[in-house]
Amino acid sequence: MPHLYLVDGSGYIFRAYHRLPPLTNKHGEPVGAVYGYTTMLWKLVDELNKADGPTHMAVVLDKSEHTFRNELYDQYKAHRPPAPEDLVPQFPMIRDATRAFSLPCIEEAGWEADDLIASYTKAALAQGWSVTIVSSDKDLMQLMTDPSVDMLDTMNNRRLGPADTEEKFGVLPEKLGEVLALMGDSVDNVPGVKGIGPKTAAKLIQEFGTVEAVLEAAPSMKPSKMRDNLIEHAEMARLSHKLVQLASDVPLPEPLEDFALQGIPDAPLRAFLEHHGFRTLLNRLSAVADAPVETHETPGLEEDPPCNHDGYETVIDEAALDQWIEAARHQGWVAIDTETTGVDATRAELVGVSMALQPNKACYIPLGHGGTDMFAERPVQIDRAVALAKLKPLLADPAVLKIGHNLKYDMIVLGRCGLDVAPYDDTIVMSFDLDAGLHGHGMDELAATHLSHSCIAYKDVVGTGKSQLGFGEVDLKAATRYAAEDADVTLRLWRRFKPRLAYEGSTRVYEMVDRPLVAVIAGMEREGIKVDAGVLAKLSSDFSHQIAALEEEIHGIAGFKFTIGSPKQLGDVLFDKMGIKGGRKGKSGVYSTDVNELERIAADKDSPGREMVVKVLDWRQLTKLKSTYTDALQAQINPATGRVHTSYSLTGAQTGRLSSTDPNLQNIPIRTETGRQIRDAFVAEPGNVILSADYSQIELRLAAHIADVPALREAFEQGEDIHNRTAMELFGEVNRDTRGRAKTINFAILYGISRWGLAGRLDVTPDEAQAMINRYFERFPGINRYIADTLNDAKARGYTTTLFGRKTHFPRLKASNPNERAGSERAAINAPIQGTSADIIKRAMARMGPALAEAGLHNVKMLLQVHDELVFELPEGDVEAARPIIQRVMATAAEPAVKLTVPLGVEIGVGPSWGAAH
DNA sequence: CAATTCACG
DNA sequence: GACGTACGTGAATTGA
Repeated sequence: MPHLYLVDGSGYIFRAYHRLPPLTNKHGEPVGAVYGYTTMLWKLVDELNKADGPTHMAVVLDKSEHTFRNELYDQYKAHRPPAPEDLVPQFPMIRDATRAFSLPCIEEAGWEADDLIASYTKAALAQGWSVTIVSSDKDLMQLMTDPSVDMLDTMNNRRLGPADTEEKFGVLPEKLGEVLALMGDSVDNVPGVKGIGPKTAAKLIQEFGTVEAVLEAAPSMKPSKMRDNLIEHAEMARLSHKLVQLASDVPLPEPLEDFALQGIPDAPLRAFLEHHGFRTLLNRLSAVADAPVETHETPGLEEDPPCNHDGYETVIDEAALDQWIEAARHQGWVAIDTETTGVDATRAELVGVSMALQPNKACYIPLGHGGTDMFAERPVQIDRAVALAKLKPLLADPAVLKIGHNLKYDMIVLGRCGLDVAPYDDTIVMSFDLDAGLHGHGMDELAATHLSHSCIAYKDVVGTGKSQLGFGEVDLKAATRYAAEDADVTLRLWRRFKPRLAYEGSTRVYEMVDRPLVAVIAGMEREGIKVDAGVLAKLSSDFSHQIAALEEEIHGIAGFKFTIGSPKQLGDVLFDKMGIKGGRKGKSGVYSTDVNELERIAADKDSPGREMVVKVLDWRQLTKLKSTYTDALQAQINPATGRVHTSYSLTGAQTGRLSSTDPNLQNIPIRTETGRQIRDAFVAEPGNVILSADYSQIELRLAAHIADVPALREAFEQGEDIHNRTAMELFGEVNRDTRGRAKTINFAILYGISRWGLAGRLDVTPDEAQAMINRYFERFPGINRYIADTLNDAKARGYTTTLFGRKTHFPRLKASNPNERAGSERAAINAPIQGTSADIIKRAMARMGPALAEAGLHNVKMLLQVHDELVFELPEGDVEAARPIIQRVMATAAEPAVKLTVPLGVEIGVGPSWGAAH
């Protein structure tokens, strides 16, 4: 029976455009999307040779913007920005590409490609054909109601069936339209029902069957926000239902029979590929002459073969390991990955190592499978100590580059086994330096984005829940497929990123700031910081008593018990039961009870709630300190080291800052006396002390330099108090009030000011706030110029840069939603300053170890980084020698790459604990 | 899992 | 004229 392939061309054009770099051909025409689209068609050619491959094929495109859906709903697809200007000229080229493959191209005014696909599918089924829809569009999944229809997602090399619909949306294709109608679609601006997303929509449809039935049942549901939304937005749901429905009776522009595949003639395809200089594809077309073709393609874009999981080798004898090691030495680079028993690198045990040398040339070396129980059945593997001894010189070989994805983790695990890793590249950091702000940097996401490959899911290897296995319990075949794939994918990513770094101007920040930091951070995490559990336990117990007493008093005032920790219940008590005025409800209908609100009540001498609110504020502080710090930190102490080992993310903050998790040691309390006591639990070993060094006002100093503000620069040069100086400039006199206001305004400037935001903070009217902003701009010329230039640049290029060339992308700067856009604008104003500060302290960190070592100070350990502060532990006797070195390294960290016009101030404190060092 | 709150720079 | 109103984070809790 004939098999019809219908290609959703329009869907692919956009996806290809967004995932490929902006390539141009030798004629200077943008061709990124065309290239992606062409390779997609190429992949389909492989299908021709399959037993149940296509006998008929056509590409379907959108023709016009206006369809019957716009008649139904004038907002349909209304939020779509116009196509990017370098994509527009590619639309006609995509038709050329289709013709080059001698494929029919179907488009019809007034109909979307989806409708044409639905109609052709119906017609083909009526004749008993089978149909494959080449797309990953969720709307088209509705068509898989017939067993003769399936989908092929060439971007991810996946075949999709009804089961995928069920997995993704909780219902079979028959009911998909109902679910889509309820959840809506922000991309097409299908409204759906407010507050209902895929999960809720699936649940409702599973229960009631149809949108209509759900809407009918709504009034009898138990009261909830969802019920209200269903009733309120019933019409929108009905409308959405019509919008997502595919029209399957469109008159067919060409008869099905005309789609019969005739083979693909060589000549037109060759001409097309030559015109654009798609050399890789041209080479594949014929093994004959490959005349050099000039292109501006990013180098390294050649398509890799798909991952062949069954081709990976499990290395279980020494001779094989020797061969891999020798091959890596000979080649000069190798991608590596470690498998372990857990996610915490400072506790997990090594289970195996994988290596990749070329795409599909990868292996897995099991080292700890079957556990350590000597009586248990263990699969055959190389003796762990022997294998590590063989790997050690390779990992330390200065002539062999080790490539990892989040190599910091592997460095810690391997370091605990006595193995150093150098030199190295890290693809997670490369991705961050190239694409911060555009997407995440996890391997699975990058593989999908850059390699059109979906990685084996870790969960599929080890299972989930109670039956989840440790990686060491996974059988070697499955372990090899998973582990070697990770190394393979890492290698493939590296081959793409390495040339991009240079091509896109990010080599500097990668080499001078981020890459050297990986090993430094690994060392800090492994070191950890000593925490005195006794101090924390004492605080926990003190807090418990105070919390219990406050609880009783608060319930006493209310006259009944309630959950103080529930903002909902607290709001009801304060604003409804006690009748306090001025409660503000947020969009979820709950009164806000945050600290601003409670302090407002506390400040009102006539409010009946003052007494309670003051106690609630105390209660809040104490419960926060207890649960987040004094209790949690005790549990985080590693029993093996007696220390707490945080994990820093190098890619967590868009601006280039680090972030800290498990536990977060960058938000240990300091602002209140009660909270500050927690810092006393961070202590030095006997004979040692804690030294804390922090940059003073680094962001304001950088703003003075970057925006070139003479008055601010002078103030810093003279060592003046910067907030006093600002107060003088703005208000003509310095007192506590004006200094406080000046400080607020200084920070507001760094964050991208709005008159309303400033008005709220200073408790003045927006007009008064605007007057202060105007005066600030007047007194500090340069600031408004900086803001305008930064925004112009960011809008034109899509990203901001720091003094060290770090890019942060802001795709939402072009959002049609004004709030979203304004938020991105403020972030873009802040990013160069916050990011430069991050660059500088990172450089200081990378230089700190060598500088101290040069002075013979080998026992000074850098333990923590808190954005503008570094915390060290060192022998008491080394303090006087270390102090000037730390001071100098931090103060000169920008040099020589960047010469600042303001000095960087560094303040140092020393004491037996972190608390005492401040 | 979302919303709220709050700890830090 | 409405919207929400300072940038960047991570963690705990409640409640659906």
